[in-house]
Amino acid sequence: MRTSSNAPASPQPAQAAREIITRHGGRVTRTRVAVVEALQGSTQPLSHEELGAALAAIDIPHDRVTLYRALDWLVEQGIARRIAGSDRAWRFEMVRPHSHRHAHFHCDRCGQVICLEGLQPSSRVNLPDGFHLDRAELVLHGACATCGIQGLTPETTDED
Amino acid sequence: MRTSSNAPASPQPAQAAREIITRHGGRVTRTRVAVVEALQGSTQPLSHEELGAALAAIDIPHDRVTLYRALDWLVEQGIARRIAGSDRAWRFEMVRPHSHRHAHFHCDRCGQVICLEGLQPSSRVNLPDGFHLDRAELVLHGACATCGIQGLTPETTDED
DNA sequence: ACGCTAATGCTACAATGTTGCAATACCAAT
DNA sequence: ATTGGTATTGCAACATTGTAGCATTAGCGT
Repeated sequence: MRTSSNAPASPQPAQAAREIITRHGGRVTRTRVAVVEALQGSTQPLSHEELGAALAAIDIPHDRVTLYRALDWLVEQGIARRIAGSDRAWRFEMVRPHSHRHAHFHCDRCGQVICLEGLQPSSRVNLPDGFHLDRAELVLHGACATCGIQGLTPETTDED
Repeated sequence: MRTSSNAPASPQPAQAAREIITRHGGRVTRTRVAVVEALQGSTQPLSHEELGAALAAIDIPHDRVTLYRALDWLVEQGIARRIAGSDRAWRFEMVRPHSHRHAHFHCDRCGQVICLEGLQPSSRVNLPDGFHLDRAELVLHGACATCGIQGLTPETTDED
């Protein structure tokens, strides 16, 4: 609801999205193209709600289920990545080569998730036996600049 | 549903829980005592479902709402901490002095969350202007020993 | 242009979490 | 120990997020 990258009427950039979809053996549909474009146009993970708004903005009649399934497919194909927000809503981001490992900032006020490129979790960890590690993610909790209020989370009393 | 620390019939240990609750100016109720005990008795974050099972096991008639509110209060008081699981269910753990910063392993199969003491996220991060950091959490994604299957998440193709 | 089938778009449903309010039980004062 | 005020509970109803089934639509190869 803050992303202003809703490709207004640009049929050309859509090619990149179409190609990605085709390369993965999927059918190029309005929904998928629009979702990929929205994801590509945003530097931050987007929720279903935000994606839905993006689709509505470019006049694509869709319902929640279709969006869910388009996203599911993208995740399945390794095109997008799903991350859990501070609220219990999924957010999605493109899997970009240079962003394999980066941190996410979760605003505990508005629930927004923000990518922090350049931050890498320390990857040297030893898991218990039988555990398989897929990826590590550094999650920072706090308040984003917009919410900016402090002292609302009494459960964290250490400031180190 | 896997925690076997359901204080069967031990009225004594309950004292510790009662004291914690009293110290925070709350009324000592069956539900709160049982929840605190369950949380204290577990080394891993527990979901509402698991907590509910624990309460049922010691014959405390409760409903979901009561449990939710007891948990809310504990989090408000800084007694417990709420963390978002890989599924969209909250998990809770006691806020222990020596566990302020530790990693969480999320099994993407069963959704279970496991604490990994001894692991600390690198805390030196520089956030954008206006951002306020409450706490950092290192989240590891993968499969736990029980699920143990690999290759189910095509979105992660790097194994470094 | 045609046909096969993936993908959509309904509707209905499941799981998780929240709100309002009357009844209950905790705790303190008598 | 009884009583009373009020924090908590417990119920019912609702909100949000995500899923399942299935008939219809639309991609894409022929």
